[in-house]
Amino acid sequence: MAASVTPPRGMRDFLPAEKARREHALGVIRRVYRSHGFDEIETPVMEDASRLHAGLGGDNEKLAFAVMRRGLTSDDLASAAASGDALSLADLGLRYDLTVPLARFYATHQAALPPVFRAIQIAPVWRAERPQKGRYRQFVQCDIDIIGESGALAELELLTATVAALDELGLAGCVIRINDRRILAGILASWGVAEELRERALITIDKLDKIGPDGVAAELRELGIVDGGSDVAAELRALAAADWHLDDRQSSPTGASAPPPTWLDLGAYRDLLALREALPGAAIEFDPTLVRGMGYYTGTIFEIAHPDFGYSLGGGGRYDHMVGRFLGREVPACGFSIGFERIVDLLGEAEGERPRALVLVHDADVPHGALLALKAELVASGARVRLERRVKNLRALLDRVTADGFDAFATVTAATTDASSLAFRELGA
RNA sequence: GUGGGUAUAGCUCAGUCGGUAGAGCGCCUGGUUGUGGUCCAGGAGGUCGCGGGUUCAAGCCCCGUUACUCACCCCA
Repeated sequence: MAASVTPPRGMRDFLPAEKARREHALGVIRRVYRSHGFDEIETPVMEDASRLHAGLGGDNEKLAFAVMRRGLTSDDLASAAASGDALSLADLGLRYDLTVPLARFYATHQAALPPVFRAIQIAPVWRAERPQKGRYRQFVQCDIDIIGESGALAELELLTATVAALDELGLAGCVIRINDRRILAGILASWGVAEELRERALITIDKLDKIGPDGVAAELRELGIVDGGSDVAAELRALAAADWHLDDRQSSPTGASAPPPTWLDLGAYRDLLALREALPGAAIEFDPTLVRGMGYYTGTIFEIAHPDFGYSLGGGGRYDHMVGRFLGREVPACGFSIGFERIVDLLGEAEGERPRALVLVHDADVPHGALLALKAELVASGARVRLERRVKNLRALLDRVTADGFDAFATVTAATTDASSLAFRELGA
């Protein structure tokens, strides 16, 4: 088979049945988000390369597809080769997330937007990664963001809407892991980690569930982030075992007499407790070791976990300084993203109301005009209608249209005069 | 960026010890059936991913390469 007919690596075609499933799920998400008061916007798939590489995308910046400037000369290529700076040949790039474009969008259109802007973005993003299960180089994210609200109401609305969307999709077993960057900062401060090493330290802490407390402690020592004397591994074990009871002393018998740990930022933790209390129906789990890669998060961070998957199904958090990078004025912001590709496979078949779908199996000698008149009559009555020329082996044809979701078929011969004379037989069953 | 697996017809896959390429399904044709989902016969369709090498002879063995895929890193 010719390799040239496959889609680009990590990018996919969707056959009709899969496309229908996807559109159904997207419709559910869009409807739920809208009902929670968010407004959908759209931004271009490309942004200026300088904006994509402004240091806001973390490691994702390295994965950005760059778009070469038009009209490059051989001198341009030679000088780029000489300087070793291939990126100088690019002036645009494909977005690797929807948050950076949203911040740019808000800065551009702020005058036309309400003081508190609730945005929906459902769109593909691109990352030049090595594809594998659950990881593609083009994938759809479903983002909701609230810009201009510094209080916890933003987090509450985002969590409520996201939980409602997952619920409406029929997705069972999802857990929202939650933490706050301030808690992480408190932990690092208690270890005496220097300010400039904290981002690097967080990357290592993020590996906790993979390499364990001893592995993380060893890596932190190797990197010179903590000194050999402190017992970081023991603290990490305590962190990993931490749960809501940490400050829930009134209701927790085990913690009733214990003082809160010294590393815990009590202010941030009480905010998280308040979030949980406000959302009694949701499975929300406190995890002080939850990090998330993006460096732009400033406060609450969250992630959607599912027991069947080693990777997260979505995530988000508060990023109060990003909009300011584009606008020159601080505007608080918070967002939550559902990783569409990672949930769509968990969903069952699309249900819901749809028109009755009919197939007209016609002989080859039926005049086109007569066929189209029959079809038009049925379409006008509200049905979905497909014409299929009769083939030798009807079974294959009927199996196929049944799989495509058609409900019934009738045969049409040259003698068929009008739709009322058609004898429909039910498919499937 | 690192490691493993895979690559043969439109699809799913066989192919033994190295001896010129196979099945099922689908597709086309003829017949059969006849208000139709049956059956029979025939046919088309392959650069065995690509390039080298070994050999009298390579789908099969060796080297390289590309693609797909799984895992790692990181991520949604």
